[in-house]
Amino acid sequence: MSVTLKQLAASLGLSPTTVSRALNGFPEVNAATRKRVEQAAALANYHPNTRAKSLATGRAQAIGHVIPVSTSHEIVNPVFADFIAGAGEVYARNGYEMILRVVPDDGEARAYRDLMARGSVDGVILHGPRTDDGRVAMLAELGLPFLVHGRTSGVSAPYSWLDINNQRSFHRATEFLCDFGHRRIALVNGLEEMDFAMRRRKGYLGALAAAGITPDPMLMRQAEMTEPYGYRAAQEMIQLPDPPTAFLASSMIVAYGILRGLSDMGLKLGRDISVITHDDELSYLPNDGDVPLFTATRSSVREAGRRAARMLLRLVAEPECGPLTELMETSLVLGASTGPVRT
Amino acid sequence: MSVTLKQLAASLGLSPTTVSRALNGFPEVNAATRKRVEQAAALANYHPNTRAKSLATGRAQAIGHVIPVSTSHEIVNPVFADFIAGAGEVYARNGYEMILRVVPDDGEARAYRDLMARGSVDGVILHGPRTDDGRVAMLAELGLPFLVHGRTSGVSAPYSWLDINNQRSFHRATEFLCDFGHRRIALVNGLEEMDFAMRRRKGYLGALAAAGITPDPMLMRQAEMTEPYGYRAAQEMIQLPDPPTAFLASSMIVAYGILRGLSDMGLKLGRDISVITHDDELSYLPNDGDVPLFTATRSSVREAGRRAARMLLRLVAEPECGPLTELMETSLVLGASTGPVRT
DNA sequence: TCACGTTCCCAAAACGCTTTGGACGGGCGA
DNA sequence: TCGCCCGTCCAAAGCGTTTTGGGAACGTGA
Repeated sequence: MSVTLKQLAASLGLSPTTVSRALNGFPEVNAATRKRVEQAAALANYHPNTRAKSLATGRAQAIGHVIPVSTSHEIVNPVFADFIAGAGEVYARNGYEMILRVVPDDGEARAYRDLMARGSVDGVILHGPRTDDGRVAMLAELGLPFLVHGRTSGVSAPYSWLDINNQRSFHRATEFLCDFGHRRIALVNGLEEMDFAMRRRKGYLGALAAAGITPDPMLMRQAEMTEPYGYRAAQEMIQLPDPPTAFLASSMIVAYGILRGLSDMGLKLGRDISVITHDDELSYLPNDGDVPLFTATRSSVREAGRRAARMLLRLVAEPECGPLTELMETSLVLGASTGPVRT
Repeated sequence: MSVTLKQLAASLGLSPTTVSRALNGFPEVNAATRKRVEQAAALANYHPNTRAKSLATGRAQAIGHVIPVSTSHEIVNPVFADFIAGAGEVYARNGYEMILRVVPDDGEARAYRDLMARGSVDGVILHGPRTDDGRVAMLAELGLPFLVHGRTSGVSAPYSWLDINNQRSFHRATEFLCDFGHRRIALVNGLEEMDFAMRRRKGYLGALAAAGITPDPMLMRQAEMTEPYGYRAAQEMIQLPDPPTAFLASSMIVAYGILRGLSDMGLKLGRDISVITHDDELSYLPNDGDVPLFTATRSSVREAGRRAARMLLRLVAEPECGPLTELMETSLVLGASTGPVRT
């Protein structure tokens, strides 16, 4: 095992009290003594035992993330890894541990209760909120500080969240396509139980309405966001009697599927047909360069992770700072995948 | 706060000792008493405080994962999320917590030492081993149980690992292409500092040698596995004086890039040109259906996560069960992306 | 009746830290 | 010189568990 506070104190001829205070920056310890303690600690590679420390202080110094993995659709959200990377960075810098719990999605409530009762975490981040998500009320009732990545409509009580402006994004993207003369615009969305997908559809519908276009149910799809889903959506829609001239995709993965579907039909993006996607800036799917492949509404999910973590740490430190909210705007980047409608 | 053992004991008119023993299944407690205690515990939603428990037992009941995030190439391995999902499942089922630590890649050694010194974990899983990875020796010296996901050549001392048979996989894939008459086969590999990439190249070279083909450096690339990397590799190689007739890709993402590069040149996979990729069975990039899009060497990284977790838990429970190793074979699935060489 | 096991329970120590409530001198002003 | 405060340190009591080392009550066999 490693060296303990008591051992360190003994080796210095000091009491544990003094050593503790010296290392934690309390004023009532002689500067010379402090220096001596700090050097000895560094030399002995002393690190206070996390569990003992948090038992004594009552703070867990850890943040929990619960990831539900449904047994039906076994999708692990690809966005998750980058979000975690961002958040983890901030936790580490602030001396917090990140604990992940993978649970079957019917055991999520139990997972939160358990984390709370065992005192394993000081707060949690809620992932993938649905349109009317009961988890928010449950967490509020539990009294565990939490922050939602996204939002959930239909919950009236205020809560803390960080979200991107999904509605505005897709409104703007749709508008952009309309300005190019497109009137047959397809929406290839994520599952609409998810709050973000619902908001995106609202943005899309709003822009259509503003342009005097009647939405066509044949041009709207929702499903788990995989590559083949995008492929099939593109192939099938393009064969409609009155096919779309533009596509709005909910993620890069789906957009790649759409691209493949369209080029299999001999269509070239930007010339024959337009595609706009949302781009989370996943590191292995960079959409940059002089002219990005896709025109996209862009927002770094990594940065979202960082901000979410900072907000939650603040909530933990000062619980009475009230619900914190942040709405991140996306940018519309011009790529090679859009152009005027082909007549 | 939640209810403590002492409170529970008091409310039952028992001593903490007895309650503890009752709940932990010790024999020296009356069956009736045990029943009473269990009911009271369930009613009060009692869960033992993790930190107190592990302080008393000396076991952290947690496994650590350290993910290095380099500041230069900020790639979060997409494979990571699915591996974690698999491992997390097993941890949860066994009452272990998963703790993640995101560190700048020059701080990785420090992170392990820190986790060890603070006693935060009972073991760690080492991700993304390089060809000659010093971390293995460091962990061995630390005395913290660990398991490597992958292997590292050039480390002589035995250690525990779980890997897929990369060399055999790529040997077989190359062979498969040779059997179709291909002699100009390109390898679009991951960074060869990574051990898996090095092994794949060995498999590829071995098969070429067996077929009497001299490897061409112009047909071998290595880089971070992004979609644009695959795209560029395909486009540039296809314009060589003596272009490849087949591609071997190190991941689905890269394969999609290659596909896009080739179809931009008007080439059709399986007919004009062949592509084989390694498929980790990431949930959002399913390569299935009646005829999968890509011919692939396939192995579920999610399952790898589950197995790795089980192995590590075993190592933690019985440290003297010696280094554990497991080599998973991949399967070669036939897709639509390969065919005889076009003459 | 007595010695001796069982059965069932408990008091107290321990895990490694923080924090409370002093203790002990030395310097200062009066 | 005395009294007081301040700077510096420490002993001991927690935090919520587990675990060690009994101990009382109740048979049981001789």
